[in-house]
Amino acid sequence: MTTPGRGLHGHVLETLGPAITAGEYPPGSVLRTDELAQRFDVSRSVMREAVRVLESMHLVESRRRVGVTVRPKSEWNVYDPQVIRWRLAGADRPHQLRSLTVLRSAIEPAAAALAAKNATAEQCAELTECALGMVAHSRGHQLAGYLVHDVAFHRAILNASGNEMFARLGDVVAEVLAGRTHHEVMFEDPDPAAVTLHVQVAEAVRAGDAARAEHLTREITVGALQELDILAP
Amino acid sequence: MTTPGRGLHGHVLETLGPAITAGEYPPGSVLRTDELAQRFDVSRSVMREAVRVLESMHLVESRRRVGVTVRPKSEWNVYDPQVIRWRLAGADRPHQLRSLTVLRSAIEPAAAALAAKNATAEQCAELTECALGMVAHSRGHQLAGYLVHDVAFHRAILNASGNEMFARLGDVVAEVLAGRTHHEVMFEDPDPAAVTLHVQVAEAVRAGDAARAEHLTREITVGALQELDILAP
DNA sequence: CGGTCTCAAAAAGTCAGACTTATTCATCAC
DNA sequence: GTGATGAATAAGTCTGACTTTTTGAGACCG
Repeated sequence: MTTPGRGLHGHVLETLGPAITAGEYPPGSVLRTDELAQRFDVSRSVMREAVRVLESMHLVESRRRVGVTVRPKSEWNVYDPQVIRWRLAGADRPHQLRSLTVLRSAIEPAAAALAAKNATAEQCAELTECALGMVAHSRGHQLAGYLVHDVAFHRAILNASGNEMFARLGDVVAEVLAGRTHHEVMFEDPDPAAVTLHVQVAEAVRAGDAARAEHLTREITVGALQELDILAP
Repeated sequence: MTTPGRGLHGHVLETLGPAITAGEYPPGSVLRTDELAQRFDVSRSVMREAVRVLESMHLVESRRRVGVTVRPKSEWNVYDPQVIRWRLAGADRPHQLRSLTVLRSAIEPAAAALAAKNATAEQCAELTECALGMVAHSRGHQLAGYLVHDVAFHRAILNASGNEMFARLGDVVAEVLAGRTHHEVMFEDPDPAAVTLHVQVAEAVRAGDAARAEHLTREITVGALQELDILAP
C-alpha cells in the first residue's frame, strides 16, 4: 500500500514477510539463505539483504552454521508498520485488529487531552474542518468520503498532541479505521452519535478543555471497542 | 545493551544509527554507499546490508542515481527498540525520555485494568513477588535491587494485560526506568508512597478490580510525569 | 525565449564466485 | 562420563564486472 516491493529484495520481503508473520514457518523453523535465494531466483546478496531486514524486525535470527531461524511471535517488532501491514493482510487480521483497537483506546484519549493543551490555531482549524467533513459525509452512503475525514481527524488529534510517539501511531490508526470500514462492520451510514462526538472533541480541543476532550475521545474509542465486542456492556 | 554489534554490518549500524538519530546528518543529507564503505573500511555488500536495515527503520531512503538520503525525524520508526536505544544514548535523551514517559502514562493504566481481568494465577503471584521485592529493597540505598523488581513489576503488568502491543512495550518501560534511576533523579531511597502503590496495584489485580488497578497505576505514572516536571501541579 | 528531446554520466542494484570464520557435532582419547 | 580434536557446514566477507534507473545538461526545435 505505502511501500510497494521496491527492487528485488523488496519483492522477496513482500513474500517472506507475510509468510512468516502468518505463521507459515513456526518459531524455531530453520531456513537457509542459499536455498531461499534459489527459491526466489535471486542472488545471495539480495537474499542476504532481505534476511537482514527481517532480522532487524526481530522476525528471524541469523546464526552461523545453523541458518536463519524464525523467532517466536513474542519477540517480533509488532510496532513496525511493515509488520503491522503484513499481519493485517494475513490470517490473524481479526486478532491484530483487536490488539490495535485496544491500543488506540489507551492512546487517543491521552492524545486528545494533550492536544487540548498544545494544539496551535492551525491544528484546531484543521480538526474542525475534519469534523465538519465527517458531518457532511455522514448521510447517504458516502462512506469513502467519511472515512477520509475520519482518518484525517484522528491523525490530526495525534499530531496536535505534540508527542512524537503518539503522532507516529497515525498510520496504525488509519489502517485500523480503513480496515473496519472496508471489511468488517459498517454497511450503513455511521452512527450519528459518533459523528457528534467528533465535533464535540474538536470544540473541546479548541476551548482548551483537556478533561472534556479526553472524556469525549474515550467515548469514541469505547464505541470502537464495542463494535468488536471487546468491551463487556 | 541487548544487541551488541554482531558482525561487521552490526558494527557499522552501531556507528551510523546513533549518528543519524542524533541529527549529525540533517534531513535531506545525501550519503553514498561507496564512500561510506570506504569510511568504515568494509565491503560494499556489508555496507549495503547496513543501509537496508536503516532503510527498514525509515531513517534513510535509498534511490538510484541520487544516493542514500536521510529522512526527516517525523518519518522514523520511533517504536523500533534499536532506534529508541540509539536516541536514548544520544543528545535528545531528555526529550526522548519525556515522550516515552507520556506514552507509559497512557498505556500502563489501561494495561493494569486489562491485567485485573485477564491475569492468571501465576501472573498474579509474580506480580505480588515483584511488589514485595520492591518493598524489601526500598530502604538503605539498594537502588539496584529495587530497580530490578520495579522493572519486573511493570513488565509483569504489561504481559498480564494479554495484549501483545502492550506487552511489547516492556523493553521500553525498562529502558525508561533504568534511565531514570541511573542518570536523572533518584539519589536517595524511593518514595515510600510509590512503593505502597505498587503493592496495592498487585492486590487490585489479584482481586480482579479493574477500576482500582487502573486508578492506582495512573497515580504511579502521574508520579513519573511529575518527576520530569511534565505535569502542571 | 521556452519547451521538449536525446544522451551520457552517476549511483544504486544485481550477480557470480572465491574465500574466511565461527559453530556445531561426532569421534576419540583419557 | 568428560574433555579435547577435528571435520563439516552455513553464514559472513570481499572483489570485480555488469545492469538499470534516474537525472541533469545540452542540443534541437517551436
